[in-house]
Parts: sequence; structure tokens; C-alpha cells
Amino acid sequence: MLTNARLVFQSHDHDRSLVAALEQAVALCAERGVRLTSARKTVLKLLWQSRSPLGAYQLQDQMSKLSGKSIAPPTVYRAIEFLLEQGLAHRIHALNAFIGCPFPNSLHSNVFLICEQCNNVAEIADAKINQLLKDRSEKLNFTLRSQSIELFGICPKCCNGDKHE
Amino acid sequence: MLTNARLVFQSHDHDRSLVAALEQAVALCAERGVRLTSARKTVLKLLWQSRSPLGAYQLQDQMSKLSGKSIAPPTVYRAIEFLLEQGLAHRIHALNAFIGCPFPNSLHSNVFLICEQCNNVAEIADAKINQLLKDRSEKLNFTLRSQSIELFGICPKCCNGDKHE
DNA sequence: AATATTTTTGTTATATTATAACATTAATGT
DNA sequence: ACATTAATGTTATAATATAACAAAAATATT
Repeated sequence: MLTNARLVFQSHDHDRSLVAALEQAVALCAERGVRLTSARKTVLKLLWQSRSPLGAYQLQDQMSKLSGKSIAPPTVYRAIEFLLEQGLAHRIHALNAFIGCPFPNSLHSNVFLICEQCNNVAEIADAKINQLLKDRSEKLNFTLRSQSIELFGICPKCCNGDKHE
Repeated sequence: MLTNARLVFQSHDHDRSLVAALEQAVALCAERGVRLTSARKTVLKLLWQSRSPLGAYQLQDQMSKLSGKSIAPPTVYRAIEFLLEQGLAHRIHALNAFIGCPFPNSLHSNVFLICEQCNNVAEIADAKINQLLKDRSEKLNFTLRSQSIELFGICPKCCNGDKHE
């Protein structure tokens, strides 16, 4: 099982993972011949800086502040669209919000652990989960193409009495 | 594994399952001492009549037509809220749409098979899936409280060349 | 380098989904 | 019958997302 849960649900050097994630994104885009433009990079950076998912309009606010000029929704949504296509970000459907993907180059399962208290989100990539869902689908002659698995609960940090963050 | 997939993804006597579902809902609400009012019943009926999930504004349209008067969004959303609370309907987050629950009185897992072609949705309740997700969560000290599992793909009916419905 | 082509961004407007707040009506309990 | 609670009606608006077209920037072509 691949996960960033221990990282996300604990204090850690967030700046370092941000830098690493951005470097990886740059490399991946170069490799694929797609353009990680400045708007796209900014959105990715903002998503990474936040441990919890950000909505499009939160991103819009932050981008406006950063750039000093007003940013329209389509700008944000286009950047998000690109990042989703490239697997650099994920959409959390239950929250209408977005989050940076911690392992963009691995085949993974879109399994998210969402803390209802601090709103932090960790991702799991687990072969067994994938296999089981594939098995169940096949049994019903359903051809599985993609999945969205959102688990809600309380993260270890919040469980231990920490009030917020 | 409990599922309505074979039913949903095949031709079947839809009216009969509708009647059965409504009867069960009436019984359940009586048992719990909550009121299945006419608005709520209408929404449940509409959700059941449709094999694919309906959005709030689709429900609004249909309710308006049925009643001959215009229905405002809050009316629809309140009915939906009630049905969700009672476990008589589910929200499909990825579609912002709602569907009747085929087994409202069983502890189940909120696993949905969503056909990308005909939009029909089947539900699975599977102990093994639940257990596995619980295990993974526990391993990461994450206290699982609820889940939303949405699987996208092609249902057997559409796979066999049927174009729509 | 100049031009054509493609891709990305800007801009305006609007569609879609969802809820807040308060008035009214209906159901239930006393 | 009256008080209380629950549900619905009504109006307005918030929050999320996209369509359509113009402008600019990057890339490819000559």
C-alpha cells in the first residue's frame, strides 16, 4: 500500500514536499510534452501548500492575491482541468474541491481519507482494494474504467485531542 | 455480496420493484416514527422510476409537471435531505444526483456502479469491501465513519452493443 | 525573421447546483 | 380549542461551473 497518510496526518516539512512535488510535475510535463504554464504551476503550488482540498473559488482568491489582479473562474477551472488530466491533482467529489496528487506517476486507486475535523486529506494507492473492486465489477459484467473512493472520518492527529490543524 | 446490479443492468419489471420499494419505505418510516409526506413520497417515487440518478432540478421539473404547479428548489432539497437521512436514497457525488436505495434497511457500503453510457446505477453492499477499507483505515489510525465509493464503467447491457437504455 | 497555426489566456455572460431566511400551513400533543 | 412542533411555501441569493468569443502567447513553417 502506497500512502501519504503518515505524512499528511502528522507535522512534517511541508515546504520540502511542495518543492519535490513541483519538481516532479515539471519533469513529468516535460516528458509528456505538455506545458506546465505559470497559471497551472500556481494552482498546483496552491494545492500543495494546502493540506486540505481547495475549492475553485478559494484558488481564485489566492491567485488574485498573488498576482495582484483579478482572476476569472475559467482561468482557475482550466488550470484545474489540466492538472486533473495530467494526474497531478484530484477532485474530491464530495467536497467540490481539489488536491495535489502525492504520487502522480504511479498507477493508483483514487482512495482518499478525508478528516471531517481538520479537513486534511490523505491518499492511498492499494493494489488489494483495486483488485477487489475489479473482481466485484467483473462478477457483474461491469467493465470498470475509473473510480472515486472517498472515506470520511477522523484522522489520528484529531483523534488525539488536537483541535485543529 | 448484496446487489441490485443484475436487476438494474437488465430489463425487468420496474413497476413491481417500484411498488415494493415504496411499501418498504412506508413501513420503515412508520417503524421509525418519521413522516413520509406526499412531497417526500413523490421524490422517492420519481427516483425509483428512473434507473439513473436524477438531479434536484430534474426532480423539480417532474414534480411541477405532476402537481401542475411550480415547485421551488427548497421543496425538492428538503425532500431529498429527508430521504438521505432515512437511508431511502443516496447521493451520487460525482454526478450531483440522487438515486433510490435498493436495500434501505441493510447496513451497506455505498458502493455504486455507474454506467457511463446509459447512466444506470447499481449498488453493491459487500462485506469484504467494507472490511478491507476498514482495515486500511485502521492501519493508518484513521477512524472511518462513512464512505462514498463510485465506480465508473460500462454495464453489461451497454457492453453487449445496446446503444441506450 | 516573418507569417501561419496552434495553444493558452482573458473577458463577459450565464448556466447549474444548493441554501438562507422568514412567512404560512398542516400535524400533533395537551 | 389551543399551544407546540414539524413541514411546506416563497423570495432571494450563494456557491459551483461552463459557454462563447476575443486577445495574446507559444510553436511550427516558410
